[in-house]
Amino acid sequence: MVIALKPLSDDIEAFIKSLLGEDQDQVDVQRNELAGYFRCAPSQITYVLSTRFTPDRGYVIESRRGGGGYVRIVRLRQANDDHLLYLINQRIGAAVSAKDAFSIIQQLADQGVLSERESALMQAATSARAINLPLAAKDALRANILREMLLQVARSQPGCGV
Amino acid sequence: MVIALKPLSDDIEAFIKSLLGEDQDQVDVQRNELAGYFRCAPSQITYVLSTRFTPDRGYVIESRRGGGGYVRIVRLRQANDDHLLYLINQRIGAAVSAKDAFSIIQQLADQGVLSERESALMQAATSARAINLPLAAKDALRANILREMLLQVARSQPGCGV
DNA sequence: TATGAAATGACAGAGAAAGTCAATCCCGAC
DNA sequence: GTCGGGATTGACTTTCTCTGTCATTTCATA
Repeated sequence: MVIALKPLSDDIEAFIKSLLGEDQDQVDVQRNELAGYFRCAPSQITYVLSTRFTPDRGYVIESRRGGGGYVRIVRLRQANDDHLLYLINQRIGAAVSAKDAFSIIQQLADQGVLSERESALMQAATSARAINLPLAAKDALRANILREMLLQVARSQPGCGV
Repeated sequence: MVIALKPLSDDIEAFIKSLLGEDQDQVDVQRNELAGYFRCAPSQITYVLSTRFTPDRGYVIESRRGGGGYVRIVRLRQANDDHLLYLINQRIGAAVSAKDAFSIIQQLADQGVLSERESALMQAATSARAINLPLAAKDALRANILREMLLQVARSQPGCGV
């Protein structure tokens, strides 16, 4: 029985993250070069960037075309109360998908705001399995639940007047 | 003399259990591959997993679709998680009120199974404010959410080789 | 300034998995 | 025999990965 092959996307994601070391919050790569390194189509690099390095996960991408072009991956370090308040008041609106909730929670864990167990708990609570309504109201309910949990996180952060 | 044929499901169940050895509390399989091995429809694997590897038998399933997809079977340690499994399978039934959820979570915090922050998060997620449905379905949904979170706790208990 | 090469972007579509669900089959109890 | 429930199947759906193509932007250089 063969173990499932890990998708290339995961390797590429890990590689890029390894380029972003501790101190390094920004890295430039060339899409074609990276594609050559992994022997894949350049558009696969685009795919990885657009699925794994999104703002919800705490990254911003900027790029330049033409000769000397590049793709710059910037990791945002905004693990402060303002960011929590932004999530609570702006980002989570009337509705949030399970996938978006996952990304948002993941980012907070990456930035040390949540422990592993805490983020796993929150992901369990907002998963499609937990919120198994047939309704369209699912995403609205998830927004509520996620917001209440984030409010709790904000309350337990030192020095936050929420 | 006709020997009664043992259903395939039992073989598949036994096979998966054999993959989970002594030390191994977790195994990944590919549904299609397993189905090919047993020459059955892939959905039969799903059937076996959903009837034999349920929380009330001490298992949790997670999976991923698409290329490189898999199904992961996690066995919970009965001995360690006795009380948790009781809560998951007996105490939380089809429905739980906010007040009951509150005291269940409180009790786990008192026992040291949950940290302060973890229990506060869980209470936020199961509060009446978070689950603001007008329906009678509220308590059923809360039961789901609480159960998923407790399953997550069970998975991350020490000694659950995950 | 015009042009072509050197990049990246957007997007559609194919492929590779797992999930859902209703219909049917089959066996044992009665 | 027939009835009920677990077992099995297959058709369809959803999700994720990967590739290819065409469009767009930038730079160098004649």
